[in-house]
Amino acid sequence: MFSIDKMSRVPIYEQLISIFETGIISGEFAADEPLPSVRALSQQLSINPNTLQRAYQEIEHRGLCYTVPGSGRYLSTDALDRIRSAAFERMDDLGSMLTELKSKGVSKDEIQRVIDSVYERQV
Amino acid sequence: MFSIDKMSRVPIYEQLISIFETGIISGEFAADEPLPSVRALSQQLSINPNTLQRAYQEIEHRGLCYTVPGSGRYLSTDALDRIRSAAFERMDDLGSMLTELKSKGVSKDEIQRVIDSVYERQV
Amino acid sequence: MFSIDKMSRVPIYEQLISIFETGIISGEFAADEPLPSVRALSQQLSINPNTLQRAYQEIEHRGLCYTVPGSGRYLSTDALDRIRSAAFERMDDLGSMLTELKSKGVSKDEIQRVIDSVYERQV
Amino acid sequence: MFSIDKMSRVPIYEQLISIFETGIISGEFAADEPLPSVRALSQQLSINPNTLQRAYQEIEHRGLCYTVPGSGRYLSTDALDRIRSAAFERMDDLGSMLTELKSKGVSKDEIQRVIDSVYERQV
DNA sequence: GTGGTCTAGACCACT
DNA sequence: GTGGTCTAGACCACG
Repeated sequence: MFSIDKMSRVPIYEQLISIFETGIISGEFAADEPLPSVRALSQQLSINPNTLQRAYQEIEHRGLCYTVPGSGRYLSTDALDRIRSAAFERMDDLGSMLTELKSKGVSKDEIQRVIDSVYERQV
Repeated sequence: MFSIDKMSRVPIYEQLISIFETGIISGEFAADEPLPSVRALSQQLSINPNTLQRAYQEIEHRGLCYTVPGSGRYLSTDALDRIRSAAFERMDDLGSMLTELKSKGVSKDEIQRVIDSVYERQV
Repeated sequence: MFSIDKMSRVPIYEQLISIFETGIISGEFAADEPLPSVRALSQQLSINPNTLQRAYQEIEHRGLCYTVPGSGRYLSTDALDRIRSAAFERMDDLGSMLTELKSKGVSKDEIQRVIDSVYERQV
Repeated sequence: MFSIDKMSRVPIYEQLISIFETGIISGEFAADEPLPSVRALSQQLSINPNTLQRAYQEIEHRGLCYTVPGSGRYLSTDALDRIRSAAFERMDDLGSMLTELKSKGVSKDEIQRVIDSVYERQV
C-alpha cells in the first residue's frame, strides 16, 4: 500500500498525502487506532523522517487527523467527508484542463472516451 | 494579451510559454512573422530578458518558432499543428486526474456536467 | 576529466554536455548514480552554477539523467542507449561534410585514410 | 545558383562564402570578369549589403579575390588552389567527427556506407 | 544539503 | 537593432 516513487517529480511528501487519502477512502485506517508513527514508517519507507513529518503536518492541517500528545495521531471522524469535499475544489482544475485541451483541438468525443474508460460501464 | 503573475507558483517562463501557445492558437501571430524581440517584450512586461529568453528557448525547442541570428525569432509554419499534436499527449494527465476524482467520490455525472459546460451545445 | 576551455567559441555548456556524454560512454558514471551537484562541480570548474545548470538541463532534456528535487540528479538507466541512437542522427552531418570536401577536390583515398586511422585495424 | 537559407542557423555571410567557393570550383566565375557588385547582388538576394560586404571581405581575406579600386572585385588566379588546400585543413574536423561517432557506437561499415554513397562508383 | 527560478548587467556575433 | 552566452548573487522548495 505504501509505495512511493522517488524518481517522480511529484514531491515525496505529496505522494505520502495521496497515499494517506487513498488509505482513508479505502478504510485502511481504523478510527480508533493511531496512524503509523513517524519513526516507524519513515524507516519502513526508507525516507527522511522530516519528509514524513511534513506530510503528517499537512494531513493534520487539512483536518484529516489530530494528534493526541503522548499517544499518537488519530483519524478525524469526518476525514472521509473532508477528502470528498476537497475533491470538488479540484473540479476547477478539471475545467481549466478541459478548456485548454479544447482550445488545442481535442474533440469532445476524445475527452468522452477517457471519461468512459475511467468510469467504465458505470450503469 | 501578455499578463503574467509574478506571485504565481507556476514559473514566469512557463506562463510565457502558455501565453504564446494561446496567442498562436488565436492566430495572433502569423506564420513566418517575427515574434516580439527579447529586449522589447521583457521591458514591456517588466521581466528579466533572461527569463523571456528561456521561455523562447523552450518554445523553439518545441518547434513552434525558429531563430535567425541577428535578425529575430519567427513563428514556424507548422506551429499550430505541433501544439495540437502535443495536446494529445496530455490526455494521460486527464486520465490521472479523473481517476483521482473518482476515487474521492466524484460521480460521473458531476464530471459530465463540467465537460458539457466546456463543450456546450456542441451539436 | 573535466577540462573546459573558456576561450573556445563553443559555449561552455556545450562543452560540458560533451564531457558528460564522454563520461557516460566511458562508464565513469553508473546508472542511477548521482551526478556531481551543481554547486560542487561549478565551484570545482570555476564556472557559474547557472552555466552548469543549463548543461544539466539539456542533458536531462535528452533523457540522459533525471532529477529528484531536493535530492540530486541521477543518471538514467538507458543513458548509453540514448547517446548511441542520437549518434546515428549525426550521420547526415557526416554526409554534408564529405560532400563539401569532395567538391573541394579531396579524393576518396584521402578520406579513406582518415577513416582507417580512426578505426585502425578493425579486423 | 545563389540560394541562401535565411532560416538556417548557419550565418548568412558564411552561406555566401560557401556559395562563392562552390561557384569558383564549378568555374562559374571567369577570371577576367568582376564579381557581382555588393549593391546589385545584395538587392537580388534581398539581403543586407553589410552582410554581403562581410562575406566579400572574408573571401578576399582568404586570398580568393582582390579588389581593383574603381573597377570591382576579381578572382585570384590561384583561387582554386587555395580552396583545395584549405579543404585539407578541414580533415581534422572530419577526424574529430569520426572519433566521436566511433565512441558512440557507430561501426566502420556504417561510416563506409556514407562515404561510398558520396563518392559513388568512383572507380 | 539538493535543484529551480529569477534578476541585473555584461560581452559577443550577426544583420 | 537582433539573439546567445556568461557571471554574480539572491530566494524558494524539497529532503
